[in-house]
Amino acid sequence: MTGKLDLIYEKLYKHFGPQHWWPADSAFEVIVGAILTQNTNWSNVRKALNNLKKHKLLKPEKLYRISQKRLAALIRSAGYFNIKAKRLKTFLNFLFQSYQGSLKKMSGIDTGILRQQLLSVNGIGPETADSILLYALNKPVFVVDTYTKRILLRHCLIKENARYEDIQDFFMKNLKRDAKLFNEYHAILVRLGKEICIKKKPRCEICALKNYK
DNA sequence: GACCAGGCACATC
DNA sequence: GATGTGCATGGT
Repeated sequence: MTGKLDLIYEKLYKHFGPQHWWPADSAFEVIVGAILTQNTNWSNVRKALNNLKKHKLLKPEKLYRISQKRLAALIRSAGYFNIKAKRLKTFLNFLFQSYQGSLKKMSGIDTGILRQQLLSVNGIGPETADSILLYALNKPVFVVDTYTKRILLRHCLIKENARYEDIQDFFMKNLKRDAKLFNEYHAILVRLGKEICIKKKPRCEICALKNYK
């Protein structure tokens, strides 16, 4: 069965090709990046990640040991650095208390249960939790972000008042439950959003889509 | 100098 | 449940 979402994907994939997401060297880097990129331009996040790498601190046990104050200074370029340092620390406490600091152990439990656990961590909302599940742990969970909502809205595929879970359900009920597909699909929507949506509310994706041969 | 970027928690109604 | 606000840097 080929639905509307499959056709949109085929068209976008044909135009943009693979996006190679998430740009990171490890699952832990994906998680740190997911928290740092909250409402923040990726180039600022990359600077912060590189800074952590330069100090050889981009490992769970290392970040768990350093002070929140030092962490905040190291991730300054990512913006909201105080609150993000606190959020990273809160996640690390969760990781060490529940899974002895092991992402492998964390990945071993049921995806639905883990999602609930992640959502209970202060500072991890639905998008961050799902980014961790999909891009760090390779679980078949669709990630929804502002680009996703904006693009679907412009194509009248969702309602204005659609909530996170509504949009996520729309993808997950109409696509094959496949982490590789979910990975590429969300990444390609972000690519489309970045490339086409220069301003906040241009009605441009529709025109752009029609031009993708 | 204004606007924007791969959210989230919290207060208030 | 909906709406408003604080959090902050760096590129355009």
